Amino acid sequence: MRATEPPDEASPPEKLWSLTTWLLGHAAVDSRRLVAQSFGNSTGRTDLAVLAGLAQYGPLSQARLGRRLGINLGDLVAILKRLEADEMVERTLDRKDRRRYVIEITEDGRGMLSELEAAAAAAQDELLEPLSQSERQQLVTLLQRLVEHHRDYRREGAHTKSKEARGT
Amino acid sequence: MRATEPPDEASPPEKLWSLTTWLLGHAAVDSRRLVAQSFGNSTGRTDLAVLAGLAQYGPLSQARLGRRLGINLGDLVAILKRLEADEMVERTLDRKDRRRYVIEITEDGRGMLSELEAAAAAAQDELLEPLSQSERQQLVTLLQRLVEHHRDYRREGAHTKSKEARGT
DNA sequence: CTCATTTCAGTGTTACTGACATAC
DNA sequence: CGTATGTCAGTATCACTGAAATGA
Repeated sequence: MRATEPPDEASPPEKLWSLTTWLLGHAAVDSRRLVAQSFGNSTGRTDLAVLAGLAQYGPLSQARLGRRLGINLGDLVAILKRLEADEMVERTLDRKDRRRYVIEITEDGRGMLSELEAAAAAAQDELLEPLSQSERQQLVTLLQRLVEHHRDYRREGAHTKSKEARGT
Repeated sequence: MRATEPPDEASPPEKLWSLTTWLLGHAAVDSRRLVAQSFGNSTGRTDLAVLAGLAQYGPLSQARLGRRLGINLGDLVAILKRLEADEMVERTLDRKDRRRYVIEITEDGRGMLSELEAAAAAAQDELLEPLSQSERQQLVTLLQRLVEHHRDYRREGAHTKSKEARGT
C-alpha cells in the first residue's frame, strides 16, 4: 500500500548536497544541538568562549575580550552580567581608566570552565563520530584556515570598530 | 603610548581554536553573511533549498518536501506562502488526499533558482578562497559525512515525525 | 571635540515547540 | 479512533544595529 509513496529517505538535492555553504549550515546546527544538549541548562556556547578567553588571556577589559573572541560588545554585556551574578567572573573598575572594567575569572569560573570543556569535548566526540582521527584533524585544519581568513572581515562591522584592529 | 596596550590581533584561545564545534559555528556565520550578501534582499537560504528540492524531486506535498530537506514543516508554510505569492511555485489541492497540497515549481521559479544558484556559488567561492580545489573537495566530503550521519537524529525531533522516515 | 568603553533597546534570521482544524 | 497534513502563534539563540552616558 506504499508502492506509490516511497519513504522520505532520499538524499538532499544534489545541487545543495555539494554546496559548502549549505553543508556548513546544517553541520553547525547539528553541532549546536549536540553542544546545547551536553551543556544542559546553562546557556553555554558563548559562556565557554568567554571563560576560556579569560583563563588564557588573564584580566582584561570587556572591549578587548570581545574583540579577541569575535563577540559583539553589546552582547558581551549581558553575558558578563550573568556570569558575574553567578560569581564566575569578577568585575572591578580600572582605576587608570575609569571607563573600563577589568574582568577576571574566579575559582568557581575555572571550575565551570572545566565542566564546559568536558561537555564540549563530549559533544564534539558525538559530532565527529563518523570521522577517523586524521579526518577530524583535517577538518579542524580546514575550518581554522577559513575562520582565520575571514577574521578581519568579521572585525570591520558590528560594534567592534577599533583603530587598533585595522592595519592602515 | 601604546606600549602597554598591544593590539587585539591575537588568535582566539587555544582551547577554542581546536574545538570543532566552535570553528563550525564561526565558519557557518561567515558563510551566512556571505550568502546573505550575495542574495541581496530576497531572503534566500531556505528559498534556494526549497526551489532546488522542487526542481529535482518534481511535484510533491509540503510534508514530504520538508522532510527531505530537513526543513521544519511549520516554517515551510511561511516560505511557500511567500514563494507562491511571488509565483515561484504553484500549489494545487491533491484530489486523492484533500489534506495535501501538491507543490510545483514554476518557470519563474526555475529562473530564480538559477539566479540563486549562481549567487550561492559566488558566495561559496569567496568563503573558500583560502582553500585549494582539492582542499575544498576534502571539506565538502567531510561535511557530507557529518551531515549524513546526523540526518536521522535530525528527523526524530521537531515537527517531522513520521513513521515512514524511521525504519523500525 | 574626538574617540573609546560600557550599556540598553530593538531587529532579523533560524530553528524549534505546541496547539489546532481538517481529512484520511 | 489514531494519525497525517497544513496552519498559526510563540519561544530561544544568535548576530547585529543604533543610540546613549561616561570618561580619556
